[in-house]
Amino acid sequence: MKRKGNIDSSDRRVRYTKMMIRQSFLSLISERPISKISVTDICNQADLNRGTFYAYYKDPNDLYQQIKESLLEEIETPIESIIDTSSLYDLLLNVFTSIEQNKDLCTIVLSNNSDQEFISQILNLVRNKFIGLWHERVPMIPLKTLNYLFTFTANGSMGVLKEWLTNDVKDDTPEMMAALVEQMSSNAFLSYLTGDHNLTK
Amino acid sequence: MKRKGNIDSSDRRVRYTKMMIRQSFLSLISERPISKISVTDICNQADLNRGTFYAYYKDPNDLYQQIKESLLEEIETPIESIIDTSSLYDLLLNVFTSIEQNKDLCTIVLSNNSDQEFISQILNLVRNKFIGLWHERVPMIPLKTLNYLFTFTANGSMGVLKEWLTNDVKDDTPEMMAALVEQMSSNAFLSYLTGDHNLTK
DNA sequence: AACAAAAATAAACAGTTTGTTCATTTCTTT
DNA sequence: AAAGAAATGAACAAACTGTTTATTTTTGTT
Repeated sequence: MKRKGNIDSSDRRVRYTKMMIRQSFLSLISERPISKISVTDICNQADLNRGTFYAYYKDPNDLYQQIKESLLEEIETPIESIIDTSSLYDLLLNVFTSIEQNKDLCTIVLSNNSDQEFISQILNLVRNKFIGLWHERVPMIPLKTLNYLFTFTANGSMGVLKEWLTNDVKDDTPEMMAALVEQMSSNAFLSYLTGDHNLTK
Repeated sequence: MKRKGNIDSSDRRVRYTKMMIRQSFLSLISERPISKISVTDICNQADLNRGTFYAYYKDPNDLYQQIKESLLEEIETPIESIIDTSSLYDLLLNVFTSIEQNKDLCTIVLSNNSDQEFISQILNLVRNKFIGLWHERVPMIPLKTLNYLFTFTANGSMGVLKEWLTNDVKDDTPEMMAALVEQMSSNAFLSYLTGDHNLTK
């Protein structure tokens, strides 16, 4: 179905259609893997003509990519501003609290079967910012080492976060988790703050 | 196609068929995601009748699960014996070296789109072993904290490993990578070795 | 070497899903 | 109120699915 009109979806119908498609898809993704979700499924649930789907998306995976993209854009600015104005602990506390408040959605997005690529994209949102900050404070550490340090602490933190989300949350408060992760991350840096540890000698 | 015979595949034909199916699947998985691999594809590439596939596997994903399972069984024993007899550095060096030697396969298995569930299974192979060792050395740290420490360092190490694999490997030798990861992991523990850090106060 | 058993094959089957097209209807903006 | 854009319903060939048959080939074992 060829679309001739403008792209900016100023039309109320377009917004409604896209909203219904996304809503239907998100409801389906919570009960089965993406590979088992057909265009037919999405359109049945959304009560839309199948041709309409193809007017906007190539296939369910294309839809999924676009949903992730808009999610990334949505969280980029707030996260960056937190980094600029707060401590690592405050950032972590903010993240753990937000996730606890949106546990249902986050469990799906960060679940065991979620794609690592998306998580990498989230981490890369803040990678350069962190490395820049660290480089100012400890310019003697090579950038390559800082990069691996970021990867290590970021992936470690994300792992703890997912485990916390999977297990029963109520025992460990966001405050305790933020403190723990902050401690482990800071420690990972520790020896680099004094000695001369070059990755490539 | 119903199979009436024995399960142990002492038959030469069964071994050949399964080998061809796995080989064909692994070749296809290196060029597209599993969701785009049909039973027809696998059987064309393996030059087998489609009905034969259904005699052994439910669908391509079932095949994938079985491949992962046998891979896990294969690496479990050697990894455990290394932990028992060597230092963390030696274990890491062993892993980085093995991965460098099987770069093609490992890039696929550990790629960005690989499922995190499989990686978690690998890490859980050694989780209890590590926590046991640590608990002997520093019994004052609560088991729950040790568990989060393992999750943090294991996921951090895995992240570094994947990044190393993705980037151009030749600059950083397995020795340098093992030393770096060993250092960061040890540091994460550091403060816990003296102070009284309880996750749940 | 011969035999019975098991495995693989080819061919066919109905049932889905996929993309795409078209004429028609409904809705939105101005 | 009219023009234009979007959504619909219906139809289409193509591909994949899972399963079943009858038939052929290969195997392990006497």
